[in-house]
Amino acid sequence: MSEGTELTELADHASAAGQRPTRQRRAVSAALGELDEFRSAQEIYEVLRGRGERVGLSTVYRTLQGLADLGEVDVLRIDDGEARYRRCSSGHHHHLVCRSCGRTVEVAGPTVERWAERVAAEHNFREVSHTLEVFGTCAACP
Amino acid sequence: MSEGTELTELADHASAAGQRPTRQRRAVSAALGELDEFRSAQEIYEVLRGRGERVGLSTVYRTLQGLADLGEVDVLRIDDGEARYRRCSSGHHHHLVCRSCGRTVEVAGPTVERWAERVAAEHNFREVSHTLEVFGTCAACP
DNA sequence: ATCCACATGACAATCATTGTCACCTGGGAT
DNA sequence: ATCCCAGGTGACAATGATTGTCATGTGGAT
Ligand SMILES: [Mn+2]
Ligand SMILES: [Mn+2]
Ligand SMILES: [Zn+2]
Ligand SMILES: [Zn+2]
Repeated sequence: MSEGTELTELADHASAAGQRPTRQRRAVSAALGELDEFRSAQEIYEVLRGRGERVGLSTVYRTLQGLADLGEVDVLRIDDGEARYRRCSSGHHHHLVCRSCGRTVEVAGPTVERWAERVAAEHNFREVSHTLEVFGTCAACP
Repeated sequence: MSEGTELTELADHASAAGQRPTRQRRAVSAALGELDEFRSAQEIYEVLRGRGERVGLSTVYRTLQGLADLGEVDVLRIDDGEARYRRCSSGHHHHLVCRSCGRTVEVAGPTVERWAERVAAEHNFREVSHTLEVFGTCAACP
């Protein structure tokens, strides 16, 4: 949940907005489409390798970061500093993540949005943004 | 903003709870007491060096992690994955951090606490925890 | 003073992420 | 279809925070 989402160039094709639809980018994007949990660049790289796709690790990193800049994927850093990516819906939202299996639910919180704005205003902070993630053990996990 | 806070051994001395009050730990703790912003282990190490204190980098890392486990300091990971530490008040709270100068204000949000619990319950998640940080530009910054 | 579990620090090792750079390729222009 | 080149790629090196090692030091209880 950061800001970003620059609109430097108009997107003609619905899917790949802003980047050339190369074989590698399609592959990364496809992998993201099949995964429902937050995955690290390395993990996505492995998934592609195992699938026989021929993609370099550098490209996976660059593609994910590009998609993140475009707002196509969300980035999340858990306890360790490793960045994890996930294709999400476009609007502003937060996540309810299962600590055990990674299952992720997108949640909206108008209440929280207002709270953040208010508390920031009370202390005279401008250009406010925030990060909010909820963790827990999902019903399917022991 | 995580869980933790194990109580393996009783603390006799109010200040250093759980760890031997060595010269090095005192130094790290003192540095934290003077800083008001979140600082990385490396930065605290530099502060101590510049002050002439003789402390190893490994020790700074271990001490900070120990203090974090004891709940004496809060850990925050900004955009890059670098861990930053700050001595905070004991109760559960969140932070309003100036993106520019690092000035930090502790804020409480009963509203948010309830919201997090409710949204987690609605999706049948147990053992809920959450992270929430608000960023902005403080009044003193351009 | 003795003792030893815990603590320290110089140094090496990990490992995610970023930088390089020679080579490749998508796609608009001709 | 052919050219052309800005943008893309990937094998590999480099970076840098964090962690692991292990021989040596020390707090504090007896
Ligand atoms: Mn929000
Ligand atoms: Mn809270
Ligand atoms: Zn689960
Ligand atoms: Zn400021």
